[in-house]
This record gives sequence, structure tokens and C-alpha cells, in this order.
Amino acid sequence: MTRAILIFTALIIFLLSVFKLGHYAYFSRNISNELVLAIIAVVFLVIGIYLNKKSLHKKPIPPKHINTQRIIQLGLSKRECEVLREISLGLSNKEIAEKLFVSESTIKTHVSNILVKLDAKRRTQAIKKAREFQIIPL
Amino acid sequence: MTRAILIFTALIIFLLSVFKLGHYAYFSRNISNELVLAIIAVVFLVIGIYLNKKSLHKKPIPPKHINTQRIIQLGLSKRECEVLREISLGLSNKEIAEKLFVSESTIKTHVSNILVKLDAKRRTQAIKKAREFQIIPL
DNA sequence: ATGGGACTCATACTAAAGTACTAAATTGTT
DNA sequence: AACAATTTAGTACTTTAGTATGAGTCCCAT
Repeated sequence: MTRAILIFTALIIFLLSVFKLGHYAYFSRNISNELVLAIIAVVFLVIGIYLNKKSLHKKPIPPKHINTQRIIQLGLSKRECEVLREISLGLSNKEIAEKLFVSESTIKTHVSNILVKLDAKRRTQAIKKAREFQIIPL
Repeated sequence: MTRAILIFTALIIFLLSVFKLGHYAYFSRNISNELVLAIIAVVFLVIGIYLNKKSLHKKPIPPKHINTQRIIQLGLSKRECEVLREISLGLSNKEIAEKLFVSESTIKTHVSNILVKLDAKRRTQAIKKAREFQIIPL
């Protein structure tokens, strides 16, 4: 958010500078007028594409946006989200433990907490709810 | 691709038209010069956003209907597909048994067969593969 | 009518999953 | 530094999931 404001401020300053240049340096000449127009067009075309890319998919690979708002509402921690994602990939507790370099006991604790927070009885139900809540990719 | 070329051609024509207008109508006035610049900037910003949105929105693959072709390939029976769907809804074997009015043993048999046919070790992995194969709704 | 496929059910077993605690180390914030 | 939240890990236990095997019933097609 703050970054977006900064970028916009920079853009406005840049725009004003170009206007100034158009005024002082190329006041009487008409050829340069067109050049300024063209530059403005191209620059803003690029800016438009850039802005949209930033706003639409922040991370390149998962096109679908995860609902961070709901993750906070549910009180899911960072690690729990990680475990939840691995569950959705069909891994067992043991496999998740090996993948994340922790013990199986730890994963069991995480899973239990996830089930409580998602109000699910089983990990399969947790997957279903996580999909509905859009808190896991794909 | 062809559509993109057409759009670009239209844009170039539009740009040239604006140039012409800038030449004939607002030749001597400097105030309107800035106005034209501003319009160009806004228009191309919008165009940039629009173009990017078009290219990005094509990405999400429409899951649409279930792939009956693959179900046949995998050799999944009608009942097995039914059980698979219930698994994806997060139900336990017991719950599925009650829902389909059969014993839990029957469901266990079905699940085992499903796992073999989908080459999955767990029901969670079966869900993941079933999604990829598009043989379950949503 | 015979055979094959699908569906059903059972038993006995092993392997995961999940619960209910307790507790230490880590991390971030005030 | 003090505090809360997170992450880690353990034990002991219950429940669910999954495997292996065998067997009975039904329906459909050759």
C-alpha cells in the first residue's frame, strides 16, 4: 500500500517534470511536441501494464490469490498454513515432518491445532474448508 | 495474438488521429497542449491496464465438467467415483457408509480399490490426484 | 447357463491419524 | 528485560484408515 503511494507520487512528479520540459525547452518547435506525446504514451502504457501486473498477481506462480484476511480471522499461524498446504498435497504427517525438517510429533500438534481452528474433524475436511476459504493455493 | 495485433493497429491509428488533432485544432495554444498530454497519459494508462488484464485473465484453467474419458482410462467404477466424491467432501468411511446406506467394510473396500487405481497412498493424495485428473466436481 | 464385472460384507491385522496433555526453546513486541 | 505468541517436542492413548483375503449376490453379455 505504502509502496503504491510512493510510486504514484513519483509518477506525478515525473509527469510534472515532463510538462515543464515541454514548456521551457520545446516551446516553439512542433516536432518535439509530438516526441513528447509519444514518450508520454509509451511511458504510461508501460506504467499501466506494470501497475496491473502488481495488483493482479503479486506472486507469479500461483495465479489465484490466497485470502490472507481470512487466515488472520481464523488465527492460523505461518507454520500452520505451511502444514495445511502440505496436507492438501496429499502428504502424510511423517512426510511433512521430513520435508519441513521437524519431528512427526510437531506436525501432529500443528495438524491438531489446524483442525480446531478450521472446525474440522479430519484432515480431508480441513482440505475442503481450506479450499472454500481460499487459504491454500490452486 | 491476432486480436492483440488488431488492437495495436487501432491504437496506432488512434494515436495518429490525436496527433493530427493536436496539429490542426490546437496549434497555437499552449494550454491545450498540456490537456492533450494529460489525455494521452490517461488513455494509455487505461490501455496498458486493459491489455495486461486481457493477457492475464486467460491463465485460469476452467475446470468445468468432469473428465469421463479419464475415469474410463483409470478403470474407476460408478460406485467408486461416488465414494471418491464423498472423500473429497471430507467425510470419514463411517459417514460415507451411512450416507450411501452400506457397511463401513464396503467403503473400505472401495477406498482401497480407488487408491490402487489412482496410484495413491492416502485418501488425501487421492483427492489431489482426482482434482488434477478432473474426475471430481469443483 | 456360464463367466466376468461390479457391489456387497466380513474378519483380522498393521499403519496412520488424531487427542490430550505437558513443556522447553524461539521469536517478536512493548 | 518482560511478555505473549509461536514453534518445537514428547508420552500415552483412542480412533480412523488402509491391507489382505475370502466369499456371497446381482446383472449383463456371449
